[in-house]
Amino acid sequence: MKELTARQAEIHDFMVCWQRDNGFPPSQEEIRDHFGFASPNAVRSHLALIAKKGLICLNAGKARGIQLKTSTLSEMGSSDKSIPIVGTIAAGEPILAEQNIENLLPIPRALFGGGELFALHVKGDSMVQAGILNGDVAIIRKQSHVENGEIGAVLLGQDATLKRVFLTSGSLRLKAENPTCDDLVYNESSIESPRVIGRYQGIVRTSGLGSVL
Amino acid sequence: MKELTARQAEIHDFMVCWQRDNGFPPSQEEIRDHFGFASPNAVRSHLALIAKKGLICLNAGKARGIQLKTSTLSEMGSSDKSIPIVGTIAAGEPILAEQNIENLLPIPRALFGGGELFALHVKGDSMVQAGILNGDVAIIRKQSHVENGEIGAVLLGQDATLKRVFLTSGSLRLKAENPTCDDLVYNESSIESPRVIGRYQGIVRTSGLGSVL
DNA sequence: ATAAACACTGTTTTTTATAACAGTATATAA
DNA sequence: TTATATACTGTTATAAAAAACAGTGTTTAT
Repeated sequence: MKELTARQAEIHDFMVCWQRDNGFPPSQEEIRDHFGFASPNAVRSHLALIAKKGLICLNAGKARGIQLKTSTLSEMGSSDKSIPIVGTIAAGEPILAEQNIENLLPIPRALFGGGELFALHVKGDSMVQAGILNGDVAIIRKQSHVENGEIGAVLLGQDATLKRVFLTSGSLRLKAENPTCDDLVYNESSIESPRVIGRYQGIVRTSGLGSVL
Repeated sequence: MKELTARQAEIHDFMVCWQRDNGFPPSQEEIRDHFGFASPNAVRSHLALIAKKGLICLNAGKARGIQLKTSTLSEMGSSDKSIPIVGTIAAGEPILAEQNIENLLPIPRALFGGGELFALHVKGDSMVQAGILNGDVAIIRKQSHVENGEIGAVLLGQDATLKRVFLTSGSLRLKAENPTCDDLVYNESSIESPRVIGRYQGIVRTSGLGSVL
């Protein structure tokens, strides 16, 4: 079977995420909105190609009739029971490389929606307005995009931080949930642009207990 | 949570099967076809009722916008290691009586300091300033006193709520962590005085995931 | 006896989503 | 250089699905 092109993979990823978050697949128009296509046919032709490569099944004439092949979905879910807590992320290494893992959080992944999950220690008060405090452990699902306005884990240098992410016409805006923090804005052209590494799924707070986490 | 009626259960079963077989939920018309309803409204009203009972989530205006909530918790099994989530507390019954237990949170007690733990659904915004949001699951250690200024679970009537507790010279002051909420003050003599039932240990937040917790 | 919840019928309107057409521009390989 | 595949724009038509009314019986609890 032929492999997906980069663009096709992006679209496929989006559909997988959407399905997991919503319980049903995106409509062609929702895909179009997300990628900003001017024409509905852009989506149609992409879907046809992805379908030909066997990763989805299209049900003609049905609204939202995109069936994601289950193999793809289960691939995304990791079999390990515990959620790894990731510390500083060594440059060039994948996020979940062993040397980045600080600890393991022994709670069921299903609680946080399943998928490829990891956790981060929250440092600082930049997200207090979202109820995320210094010392909390944030649960993140690994993915390279988030919906506009969602909270994402963003890699800035070696550290991952949580910010509300807005991607608009070539510029990336990272908004802290704290009135005293200014937004960070990056242009697509800039060399040192941050990378979205996951989507905020929730937190576990054991603060004040001197816990082992 | 109220139980489904026989008819509602039939319809819910159909949706679960359809979702499993097709990867996306049925449309209202497909449900109608299957059951042979003469009116589309038959489906609509059933869905509304099933949604009210929490087994599905309806996305208004979206084709096929039925989100089935899989009972993640029951799939995960219930061991005695799990932390029980307590709902309304029947008068006179001990807090952890079986009829008070809504669900089980399958995470290790050691994470929250061990001891006799239970959990509460947080309702309302009275503790936002402490980073405790509506919908969070608060972990409580059962005990009948807390240190001055600590956050405690307090039984007011049938419901347990979180408040910062101050006990000074015969009067009990319950302070919400929200500037718009007034403190509650009780004298020891008052008949309807609230009872401290535990100490706040932390939270688990899975909000926005449509989880069953 | 009377409400309240349940399980529907019947009709019309509006919104959402897919389909079908005809094109353009670019890279890559034969 | 000539296909061939990819990655789209742009327009219009049509089907699918949801929503918004106003109703009718029936059971169940008070």
